[in-house]
Amino acid sequence: MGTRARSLEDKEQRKRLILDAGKEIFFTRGYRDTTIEKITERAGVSTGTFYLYFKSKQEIYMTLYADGIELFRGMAEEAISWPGMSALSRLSAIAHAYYRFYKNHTEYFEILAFIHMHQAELKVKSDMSALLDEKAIELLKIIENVIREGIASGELVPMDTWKATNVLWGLMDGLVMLAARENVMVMGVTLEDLIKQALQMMFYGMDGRREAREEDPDEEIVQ
Amino acid sequence: MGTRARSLEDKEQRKRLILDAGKEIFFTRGYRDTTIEKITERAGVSTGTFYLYFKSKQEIYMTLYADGIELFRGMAEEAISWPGMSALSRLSAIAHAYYRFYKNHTEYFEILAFIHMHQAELKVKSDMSALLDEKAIELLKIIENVIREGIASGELVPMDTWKATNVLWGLMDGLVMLAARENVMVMGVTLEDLIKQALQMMFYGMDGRREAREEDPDEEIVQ
Amino acid sequence: MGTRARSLEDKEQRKRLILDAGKEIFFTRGYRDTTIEKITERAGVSTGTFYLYFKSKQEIYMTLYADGIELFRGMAEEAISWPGMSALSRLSAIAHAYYRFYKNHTEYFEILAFIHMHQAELKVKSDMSALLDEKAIELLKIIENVIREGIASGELVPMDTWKATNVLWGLMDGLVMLAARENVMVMGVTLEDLIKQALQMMFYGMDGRREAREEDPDEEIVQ
Amino acid sequence: MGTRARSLEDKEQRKRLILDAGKEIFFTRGYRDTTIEKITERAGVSTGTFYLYFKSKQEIYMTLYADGIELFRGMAEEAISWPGMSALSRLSAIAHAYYRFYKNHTEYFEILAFIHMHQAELKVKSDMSALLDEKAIELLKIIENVIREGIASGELVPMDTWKATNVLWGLMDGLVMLAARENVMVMGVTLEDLIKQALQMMFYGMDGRREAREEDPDEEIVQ
DNA sequence: TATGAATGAGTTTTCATTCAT
DNA sequence: AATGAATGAAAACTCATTCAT
Repeated sequence: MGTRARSLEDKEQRKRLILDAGKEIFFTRGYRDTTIEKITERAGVSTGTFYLYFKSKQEIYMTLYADGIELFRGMAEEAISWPGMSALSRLSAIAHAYYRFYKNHTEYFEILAFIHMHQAELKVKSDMSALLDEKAIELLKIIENVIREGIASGELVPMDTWKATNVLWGLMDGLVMLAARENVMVMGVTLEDLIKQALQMMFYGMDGRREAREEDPDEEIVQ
Repeated sequence: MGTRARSLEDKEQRKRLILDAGKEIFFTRGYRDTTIEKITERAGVSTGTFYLYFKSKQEIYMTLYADGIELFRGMAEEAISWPGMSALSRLSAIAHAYYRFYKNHTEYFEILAFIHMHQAELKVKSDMSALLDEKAIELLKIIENVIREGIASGELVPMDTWKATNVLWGLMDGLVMLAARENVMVMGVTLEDLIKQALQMMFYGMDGRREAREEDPDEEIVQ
Repeated sequence: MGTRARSLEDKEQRKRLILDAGKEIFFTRGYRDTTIEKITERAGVSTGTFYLYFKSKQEIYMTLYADGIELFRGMAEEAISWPGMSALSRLSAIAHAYYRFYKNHTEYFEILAFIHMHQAELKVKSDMSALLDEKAIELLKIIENVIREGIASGELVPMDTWKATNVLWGLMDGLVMLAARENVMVMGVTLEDLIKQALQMMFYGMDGRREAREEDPDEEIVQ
Repeated sequence: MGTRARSLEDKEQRKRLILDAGKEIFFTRGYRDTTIEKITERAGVSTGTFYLYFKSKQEIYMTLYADGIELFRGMAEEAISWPGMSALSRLSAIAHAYYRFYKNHTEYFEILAFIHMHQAELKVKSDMSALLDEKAIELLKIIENVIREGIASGELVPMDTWKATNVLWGLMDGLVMLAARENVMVMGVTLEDLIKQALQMMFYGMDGRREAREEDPDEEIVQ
């Protein structure tokens, strides 16, 4: 391996180092309270070096956002990749993947959640923003696909797939956010319970075979 | 009316002036980018005067939050106050009130949303947060009441009312937030459509009289 | 008593009220941390009223300083007013009066001590300052008088009376200040002990009758 | 010498620059009236740079205090380092060193004096004050040592050494403070005179060989 | 490439003093 | 005389970003 390739690798590693430090600090202290110095200190590099890899504080945040979406997309895709899954169990799997994402990668979850609210504050440059929107839409497309296939196979009742996608995503997001804000646990209900309940309520309206199954109630659709 | 009453009135008016300025600036520039100077400039008072009415930047923010919740609670209560409304139509009315709140008082909505994200950050120094939490819970209680009454009257299937409340609120919040992020309109779906769809999907699972009605499908439940 | 006289009395009382409040606040919080608002709040008057009686924050401080000196002068004069006291016991009495002043009127003591260090900071107007210096000198003159009389009567050895006065005052002040800064008690020596020791050491050098008394050591000079 | 050493040296120099500026400004304007801006302006650096070297306004003040004590301690130790000095001449030498310190380093003296007055105020937030107290006590220990040795050699009469130390220090401090307040020069007595007089008066009471010397009065004890 | 010292605009908050009522 | 709301200058401190080495 030549020096050039080696040094490219080094660079990548260094960038990763800074990103990881950033993720942690942004998560523990919030955007506002995170300083470049804290990040570089944790990463063990100098402030100057930071600006070698990122144009600004904003940019590292955006990069983490993109990474977060990417990570969740991977989890979602993996969750529905098993052959022979029904549409409803796929949707359920995505919801639970989101829950796991929230539980196991809270730092990324927070970064994702924060960015929604603060596009103005972050003075997001439109090109960056466009990229991010695109990534978010890709994600939604995965859900829409499941619904579309479900309708095609007759498993789901006919509906506007894009609307339904947004409804489902909004529901999931709303619930997880609620949990993240600790309004739920406090009242003695776990997020897992809530998701189960929501899916049950929702799927009832989507299920194209309800009538059939109502005569054979053994079948479980929600995990 | 004597001098004293006059001056109390004046003070109230002045506080209102500052609050209104704050609401606008917080909305257009976000919390962080809002400075006391910008607020007082818009309100036409001096910096010193600001601190005559509010202890800190945080306090005015919290006050606006409380005002926002109060405003929405009024709208929600008004929306379900008509005699003879069914539980489902009441829930629908609340959802639509939330939509109207978002549409007509976006500034307040943004402030509410922001606080969701930063409770931890803002909580630290504040004695207000307990009060605010209480106000938020009061709001949820309104929804829960509707559900409880619906179950009692047999209109809704039996369910855990607090769970269902949180699911509904999470759904509404998730959808409106989605709209706020402007991911939805872009794709050609209005929030109104989405809410309608969500309610339809959801209510299907809650409706205790579905079977009966399925034989007489004329009845409309969603506005 | 007419209305005019009555209202003059009222004014005097009101001024006193503010002065007392000021004394307490200045003492507990220091000059810098004392605000006009805190003073007026404690005095139960409005901020505006304060400026009816004092031109500035500085002026009330100066007034308290003058009052403090006056108070101590009274104590010193009273302490040496007993007929038949020797010069040395008079000096001792003054030293102990200073100790009592420090103990019982610490607020005034602190105000006196502080002003020494901060003439520049207080931007003392020269006329006020002159008045205060005059009052301080009056005080020293009392000590000088005792010494002068002691020398005249042969009780004290001949010496430059003004020098000796300053030495004595410097000694007393130095000791009490030391105690006030808590450098002394901490080390297990009380101020009273210290003063006794200092006087003993000092008077030995001033005593014109030492030799005589050294043959008759029963006589006690220090209280 | 490499870049690193060079830069360390530079940093030291820069810190010195700021300290010197601070010393001057604190001296001419007092603590309160000294602003960071004035210090940095005089030092020719930016505000940010100030905070690179000192955590706060308080910290630079404390640092100057420590430097001042250190400087005086050096002077005091040097003054008594000549072999063959008697205890009384050592004490005299320390007193005169204090006088020289006051004359030649009034800025430091003022800072020391101020801190005496405001220990409480400054102490609150500072971890330095313990260190500073310690330094002050070290200083007093030097005096105590001289006294202790004087007693051991029979030159001084037996006495409580710590009390005597405090008395002497109080005396010196009191006199110099008196001079600093400019109450003395005004009246036509120099501080030098005063110190001489004070020492003469004081040493009379400490001298263990007085009687012997009284028969041979040629010997001079005070410089 | 990497460093980290230097920058300085920008922010919140305080408080002595004024002045209309 | 008395009030107290209003003022606004001033001050300590932060931190993203730059740039000489």
